[in-house]
Order: sequence, then structure tokens, then C-alpha cells
Amino acid sequence: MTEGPTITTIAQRAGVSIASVSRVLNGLPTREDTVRRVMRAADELGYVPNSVARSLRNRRTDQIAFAMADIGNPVYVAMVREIQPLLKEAGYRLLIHSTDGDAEDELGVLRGLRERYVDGLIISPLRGVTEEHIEAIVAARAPVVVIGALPEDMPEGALVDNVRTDSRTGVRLALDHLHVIGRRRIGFLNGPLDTVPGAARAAAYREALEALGLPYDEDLVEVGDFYRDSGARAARALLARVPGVDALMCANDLIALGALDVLREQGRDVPGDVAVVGMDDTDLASVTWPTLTSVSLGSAERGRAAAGLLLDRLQNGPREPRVVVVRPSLTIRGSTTRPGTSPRAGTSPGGAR
Amino acid sequence: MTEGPTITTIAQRAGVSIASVSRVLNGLPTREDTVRRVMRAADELGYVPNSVARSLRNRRTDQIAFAMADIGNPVYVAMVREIQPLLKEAGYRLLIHSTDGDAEDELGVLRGLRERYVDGLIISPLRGVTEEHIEAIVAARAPVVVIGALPEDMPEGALVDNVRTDSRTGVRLALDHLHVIGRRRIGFLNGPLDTVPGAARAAAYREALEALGLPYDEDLVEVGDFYRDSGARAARALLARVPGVDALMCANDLIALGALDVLREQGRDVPGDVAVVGMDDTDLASVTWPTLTSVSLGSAERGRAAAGLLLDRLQNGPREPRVVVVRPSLTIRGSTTRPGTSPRAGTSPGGAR
DNA sequence: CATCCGGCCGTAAACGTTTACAGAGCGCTG
DNA sequence: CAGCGCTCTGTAAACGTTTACGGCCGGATG
Repeated sequence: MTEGPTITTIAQRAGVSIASVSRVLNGLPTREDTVRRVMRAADELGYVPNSVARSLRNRRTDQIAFAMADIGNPVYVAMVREIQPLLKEAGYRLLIHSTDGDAEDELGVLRGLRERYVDGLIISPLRGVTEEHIEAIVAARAPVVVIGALPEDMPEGALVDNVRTDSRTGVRLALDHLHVIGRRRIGFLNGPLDTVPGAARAAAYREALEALGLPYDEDLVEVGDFYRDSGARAARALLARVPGVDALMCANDLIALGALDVLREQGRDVPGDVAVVGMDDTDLASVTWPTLTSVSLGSAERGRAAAGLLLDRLQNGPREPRVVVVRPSLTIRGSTTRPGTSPRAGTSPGGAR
Repeated sequence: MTEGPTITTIAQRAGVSIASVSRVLNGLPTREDTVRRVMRAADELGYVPNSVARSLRNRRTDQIAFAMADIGNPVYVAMVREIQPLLKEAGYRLLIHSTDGDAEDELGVLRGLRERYVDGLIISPLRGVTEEHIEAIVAARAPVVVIGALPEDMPEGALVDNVRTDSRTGVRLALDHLHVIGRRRIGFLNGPLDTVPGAARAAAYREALEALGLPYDEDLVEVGDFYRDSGARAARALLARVPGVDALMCANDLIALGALDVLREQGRDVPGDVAVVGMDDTDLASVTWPTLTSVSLGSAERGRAAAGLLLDRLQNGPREPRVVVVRPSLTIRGSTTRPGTSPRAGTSPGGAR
């Protein structure tokens, strides 16, 4: 297997030094004649620069990584779809780390930044940003964007931007809507409480009930995982315990899918008997029957914002950390209102700008 | 921004040469005392090896790329889900290229192999493997696995393995099934004919009809894109032209979603009035209502096979090109048979082993 | 005691670039 | 004609590793 041509090969063939070759290839001012000779030689040899050598010298890899819990979750796919074109546009390649929610893996990715195989990282930590995460970020000395909650007291040296949403308001929007359509016994199917979204949504559910003057009833709450079959299990348990429940708030769309499965299986009408609301407003929400009312947490927008913040830091150098907050909205579909009688979809939050 | 420690820093602190440092860090036999001193210094300095420098020297990047048409398509997500863990296990990082079906982009990825930023590539070319693709693969001199059809006459030097499925048999399975349940006017909603799957499925539809002794009727065929809204348009057009159609064969699940939308909108019962079959058997198929009977082309299996072939080549060196063919199967769900009366799902192809 | 051998270690080269620096050549000016 | 300054080019160092090679030192052997 013959090795490919290098600038040295070109230099020999063109009868110039490697410095001249490099200058020509990088478009630095050079005598017309030299340019032609080098170009000719490069063409004939089919030269392609070695990106690793270039990276070593330039101290940049033109690569960016995106680390998330599970590429099988449409939320993250939606983010990738926004991130990828922005990075490509800016000349960066994209690496994907799907950590399966494994905290060790997540830390591994952050610590790996010190190997300098990427110029920056977008990470969405499922279990929250711990002391160890922060240490790793500071030690990395490469820009990081965290999608999700970030502690208040980040140390000075941390090159970290933050994109978050307000799931509190999101849950609030959903429960307000359910209240408006007359539901009073609103069950809640949550994910694990030791995840950031799980904990936040649990608190938000309680608060929203209180704001509506509804009592908090432990029997109306089920905790499982963020998957469809877990959602089905939870729905089954809750329906058995409280047959009179008239709405199910689900902590993500996958859980809602499971709930819909069970409701159909039990012959309960949706939304007649039980209204269902999902969360994340993924592509799946428009596929189910009835279609799924869902709280949009702006996945696409969060992806775009994260990529934008990272590129900005890479291109314009150090600056103060920034936080972008994406406002949730409620997309109303068939699982809470009969088609025809429904208000328009895509309601915005009612709060102040 | 202070630069991180290198083996030179360690060597100074430990009072040894950089060669010894390297040997210790790589576990080569070294005197006990030296090992301790180096390890100590490395720990104190928080040393992490620079992966770029290592790559330059070792001529390997420990990175593999996967190029596909659209990361938004669940088929490719299914593949990524299988590929990623296998690569991680073997110590490789994964790069993602979503080319949007742009032929130029695709070629760009292949040509980019010569920059040596990855050790291998898995690619699923939407528009087929052209002369230019082959040139690029030969020039790459890095192993490539193509998911999809490959020309018969690949040149000698091409380091290329191939994973394919047999969509001909897949379509055949679906049409046999529709025939068995009594359908005779079977429409076909296809994707673009200038894509590999589009062309293959068009031919397969014709052949399968013939095998069943059904006439081929141009009016029963619509050509659009592989997306949901395009599927809806096609279904609308076909239903208007041939109101008596009693089944719709769809060239992928997204098209089938669009068809289901239209059928529901027009109040036609599925499968009573019109049976629907999708293709790819993505996660979506179990989400719709009725759930979607779909031809499984073994996306997960194809992903696994591709990763396996590539890793084998990387680990065990050159060998003859291999081809893996994944057999399609039919997953029967509610869009062709009423629940309760349905045979078990997951039928295998009837052909010879 | 001279010789040899084996185990460790340090020097230096190599991977393929980019770039600081200085020298060569040349035209212009005083 | 000396001197200056400009443009272009080549030499060499640097990025951070791995590794071939040879030297040194100790102990074992004749």
C-alpha cells in the first residue's frame, strides 16, 4: 500500500521547498510562476492535506462533539438535525456520544476533552451537573455548552454557556389547559426523580396544582422511566388505583405513548374519558391516534442555540458565559380536544416577555 | 490560558527522558523505580495524552464515520443505535454525516477519507454507487462499508464490504400478504425513481404483481418523495383517481404515515376499506393507529453487520471483500388485519435459506 | 581479570504540517 | 557604485507522540 503524497513529495516534483508549497496551498502571496509549478505538481500527484498533521500544528481539530443520553430519543435527534448543518456550515465535523444516561460515560466524555480530539462540546447531562462535571469542564479549557440546568455558582475559569428551558412553566401550561377543559383529577406519569427533568417536573406538577387550587394526591403520581413500556406500566398502575382519573400528564412523549396504548387497550376514550398530555412535542406526537397534545420545550431551538453559542465562542474568543432560556409552549392536538372543537395549535406561554 | 503538561513536562519533573515516560505510560517493561517516578509526576501534573499527536505518529485516528441521507429518518437512527455501542466497545469514536441526499456531499465525504481524519467509513448512498464513488473509494485506501446496492464489477484494490437487503423479496412478502387477505387492487406509493430504493421497489412491485397474476396498472402507482407529506399528497391523488383501491403498498413508513392521515381524513376504514403496508418497520410503525404492518428490512441488523465488517477489517487487516445480505421479513400489525384475527407478527420470508 | 550478555535508558528521528527568520536577488536612489 | 529596501524563497523549528538504535552498567562466566 503506497503512502500518499505529502508536501515534501510536491516540493521535490516542483523543485521548490516545502515552505513554498505550504504557502501556495494556503493562498499566501507567492510568485506567479511558483504557484503554477506547485499547483501542477499537487494536481498530478492528487495531493490531499493530512488533517491530523494540520491539527497538531494548528492546535485545532475542526471537530465538535455532542453528548446526549440516547440517540434513540427523538428529542435528541431533533437537536442533532439543527446542530449538524450549523456546524457543517462553519467547517466543523460532528461527533456523537450516546451515553445511555450512564453518569460515568458522561464524565468520560467531559474528561476526554483534555485529549484535545475536539474543539468544543455540547452536552446534555441527564443526571445533572455535579461537582465532578464542573471540575472536568474547568480542566478541559475547551468551550462547553450545557443543555439543561447548571448550578448557580460556576467557578470563574469555566468556559461554559448554558441553554435551558423552563419545564416548570411547561407543566404549568399543560395543567392550565387541562383545567380549562374541565379536568380535575389529573394524574402524573413521571420519569426517575434522580434525573434533572424528572425532579423538575415533579416539583412543577405540585406547584401547578397548587396554583389551580387542586389538592396534591400521592395516589395520582407514578414514577417510572422515560420509555414507552415504562409509561404503559405506570398508566396501568395508576388507572387501577384511581379509576376516576380524568387526565394524564406525562413527563415525556414516550411515556404518553405507553399511556395511550393502555387507554386504548382498556377501551377508555381519549380525550372523552381521559385526556393525555405529553412533553417534548416530538415527531411522534403527530403520529399517534388521537394525535398527542404536548408541551414543546423547543428542542430544535435549543439545538440551534447551543450550536450558535459554541461557534460564537470558537470564532470570537473568550467572553462572559451566556445563558439562553427557551420558552416552552403548548401544542394542542387530539388527545385533549376533539378535532373541530379545538383551539388553534401552538399556543404561547401567557407569562411576561 | 496555560498549556497542559506534555511528556516533556513529565520527563523533567521525574528526571528521566521522554522515551522512558512514553514507555511507562504505554506499559512497556521498565524498572520499577522509574515507573513509580513517572506515574507520580504524571498524576501530580494531571497529564492527559494528546490524541492528535498520537494519531499523527500512529497513523490512526480511532475514529469512524457514518454517512447517511438524513438523521431524521428513524431507519438511520436505528442503525446508529447499533453501530455506536459496537464502535465504542472497540475504542472508536463515531462521526456523523447527514448529507440530505445531496450527491455532492456524499462524494465529499468519500473524498474526505483521503484527509485521514477517520480510519474507516460506513456509508449508505441514497442515489447509488457511481463511477465517481468507486474512484473515491479506491483512492481512499481506507476501509469502507457500503450499506445498499453495489455494482458487480468493483475494481481489485477497493477495500469495500457491502451490506444489503433484498427489497425485492420484501415487496413480494407484502403483496403476498395483501393477496392472501383478499386484496386485488393494490396501489403503490413510491419514492423518487432515481434513488436506489425507489428504483428497486418499483421493479419489485411489478414483479410481485405478475407473480400473483394481477395486472400492472399505471393508475395505481404514484411517485413522490420519501416523506410523510409527500405520502399524503400521493395517497390523495391515487384515491381520487382510483376510488376502488383496496390496499396501499408504501415504499417506506413515512409515506405510509401520510397515507394513513389521508385515509382517516376521508373516513375510510383501515384495514376494512383499504389495507396499508409500510416499509422499514421503524419505531413509528407501532405508534400509529391502527398500527402499521410493515416490511422489515432489518435496519438494526444491517447496522450491526456494517460495524462488524468494518471493525474486522480494521483489526485483522486486508482480506477479500465480503457481502452480507439481510433477509427481509414482514411484521403484520393492525393496518392489514383486525386485532384479534391477526396471525402472529414477525413472519419470516418463505424462501430457501 | 577480561569478556560477554542482558536489562534499562537516553538520543534522535519520524509522522506531515505551518511559520518565524534570515538570506538571496534585484531594482532604485543618492 | 554603494547602499537600501522590497519581494520571494529556503532553512529550521515547532506541534506531542512513538520507537529504532546504541550506550552504559551490572552481574555472570571463562
